[in-house]
Amino acid sequence: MKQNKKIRFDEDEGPKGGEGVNTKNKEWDLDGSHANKRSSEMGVGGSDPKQPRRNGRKIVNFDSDDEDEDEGEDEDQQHNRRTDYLKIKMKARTLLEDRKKLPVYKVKDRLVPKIISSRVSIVIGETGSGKSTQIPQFLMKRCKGAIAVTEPRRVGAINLATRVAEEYGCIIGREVGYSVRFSNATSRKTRLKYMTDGMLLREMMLDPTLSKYSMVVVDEAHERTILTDMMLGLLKQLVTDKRKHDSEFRIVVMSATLDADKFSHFFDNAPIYFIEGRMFPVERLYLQQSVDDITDAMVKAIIGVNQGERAGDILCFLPGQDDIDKVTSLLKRLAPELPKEAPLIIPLPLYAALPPAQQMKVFERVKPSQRKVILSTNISETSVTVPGIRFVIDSGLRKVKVWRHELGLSTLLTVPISKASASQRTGRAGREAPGKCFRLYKESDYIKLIENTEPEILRSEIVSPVLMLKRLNVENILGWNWLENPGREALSSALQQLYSLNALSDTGKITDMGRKMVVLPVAPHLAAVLIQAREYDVLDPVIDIVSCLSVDTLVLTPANDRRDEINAKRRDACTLGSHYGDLLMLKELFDIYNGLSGAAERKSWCKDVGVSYKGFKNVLRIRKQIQGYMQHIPDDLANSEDQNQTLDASLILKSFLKGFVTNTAIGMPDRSYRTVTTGDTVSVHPSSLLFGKKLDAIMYIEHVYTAKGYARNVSSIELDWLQEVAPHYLGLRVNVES
DNA sequence: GAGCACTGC
Repeated sequence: MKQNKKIRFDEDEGPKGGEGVNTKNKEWDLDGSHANKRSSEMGVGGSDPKQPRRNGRKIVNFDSDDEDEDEGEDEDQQHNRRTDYLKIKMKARTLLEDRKKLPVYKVKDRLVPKIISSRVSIVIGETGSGKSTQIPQFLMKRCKGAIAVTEPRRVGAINLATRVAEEYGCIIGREVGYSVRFSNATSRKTRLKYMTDGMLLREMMLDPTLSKYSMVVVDEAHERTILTDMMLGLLKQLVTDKRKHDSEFRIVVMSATLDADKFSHFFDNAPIYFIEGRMFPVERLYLQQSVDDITDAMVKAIIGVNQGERAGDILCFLPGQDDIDKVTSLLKRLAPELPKEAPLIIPLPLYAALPPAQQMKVFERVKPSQRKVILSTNISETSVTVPGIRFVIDSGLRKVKVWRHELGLSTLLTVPISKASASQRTGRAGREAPGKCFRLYKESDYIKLIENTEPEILRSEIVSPVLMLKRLNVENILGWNWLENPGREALSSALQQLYSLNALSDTGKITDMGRKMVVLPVAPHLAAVLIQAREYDVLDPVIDIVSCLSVDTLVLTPANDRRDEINAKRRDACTLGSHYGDLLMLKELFDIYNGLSGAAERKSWCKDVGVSYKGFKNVLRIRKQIQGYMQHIPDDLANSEDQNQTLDASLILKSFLKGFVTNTAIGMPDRSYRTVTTGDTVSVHPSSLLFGKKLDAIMYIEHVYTAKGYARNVSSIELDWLQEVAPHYLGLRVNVES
């Protein structure tokens, strides 16, 4: 067995920082009198934070895939192409000077041979080290085949590929390209491909040995998304596998934090390489007393920092939209009344549910007499980087969706963050100059925080991951080489669900049905619905509905004063929906949207019935993709060509019942419902068209627990259908070991 | 009579 050697590449110069480096812990209080002295010096490399990043290194933070863009053809295209080529090459040459300044560039000649020489390497690169852009390029020159670099997010993959193509000196999609859902910029020439980890997993479902690639670089592994965890497990399997074992296949795991030992241990003590980052020191300050009202504490802290600290914007972390809206409106009210010596506070909310135009406001400049205060959820921890931040105020809280296997429902909880997350939030203040992080909790509370955020796979439903493993013929799911084993309960629940969806046989092997399901870009339950719908000859309307269900913010919650009006409008527009429920409503809404001619007309209609215009645009994209995939899935029955033209509500709902038999409940005399599986009480969510109706039985797509157990996306069903659609499902258990 | 953090195919 190899030695677990950790090699550190140090830089001689440059600012240092990060948690525990050059920093001292201090206490502060909410009333403004900081325990520390005020510092007046501008930090190392104190560039104007309002200036855009150097040499066009503009950080595009939001995905703006606009379909309306159209590029016209030019007449003297050839001439243009030649000048473009020269421009690209010149750009690359100027960028090279910047690249040479990156910490990773300086250790290139020592690092690259080491990576090449071992089958698996772990690279720890701190923020600003340049690992994600540089290491893949270095490796490109040293290895023959194609390299896949996986990212957890679409925007990340696209931005990195765009940047690297510039540095390399090619048009995006030639030697350097990317592949994400709905957007592919690769060609036969592509040797370096940035992609989402979901994309690589998809490729693995079609080509389990990844024969196209001679190297896979897993970036941001420390984020521990379900898909990254799955990929690491599969890559380990691949590298132990004979075919790849003898070849030149290489794996690089890149991570930002120091939890590299886990990855190293997982890959049989793979060597770890450490590359220093380019972070400025950030001072951390704690409260002496804990607070009980987090929004009140946040407002006080913001006002205190605004009055006591030098120029620079403030980034505040709060758990959710609710708190953010509260603090924002309070600050808007208070700001004009505050002392005029201090900058004027410009509060800006930032969370995923916010319309993109409002999100973009955090990037707009403000006057020198003003100070941006960004009130954000966890979105600023990883997905959005706002420039100009010098101060962070951290509530120490976040919201997390937790799946309860035993109950088959999810809950949304507000919980304390981990130390790793606290450090990540703190680092947001030290990207451009030294900064400060004010923590709205005591140091003794910090010490009690868990080291790392619990990996997502431990708190999620894992039906889809288990189906992937079955597709790759993993026999013993419980004993598979999980980076984190989700546990017997979660696994057996997943196996049981797959069995009842006919994705697994009673010996636990994947069925033809399962093979069809695994390639569809929807949850296994919805995949089962699609396949059933084709047998019932109602595929088209079901694809429309499934596409609608795949967009999470399609049907909006109306403001209180428009509630009744909007509900009435929806009811009027959806005759079938009013009778059969929300799935048919989605179909009817979709048809109306699709029937409208122009964008303006569609937009105003969306506003009228309280649905998202952008959401419906996404529905159309997903619908097109599903239609394409369904054409490639063999149809055993080979149905007659003529499709049902009328909307057969009962056949549509029976198709859905195929995937959601376990999500059914029987009506009780008191208008409540008892679930068929556990007998627990479940209520129809007030957003449903069927809210308040008395029905024999219901089927729902989602079961959430907030104030109480709610069924969402509810349909009215007949009890006979249960027997007809799934006569065998009740009371069956699958052995986990099988 | 509700309110949802974030991401992916």
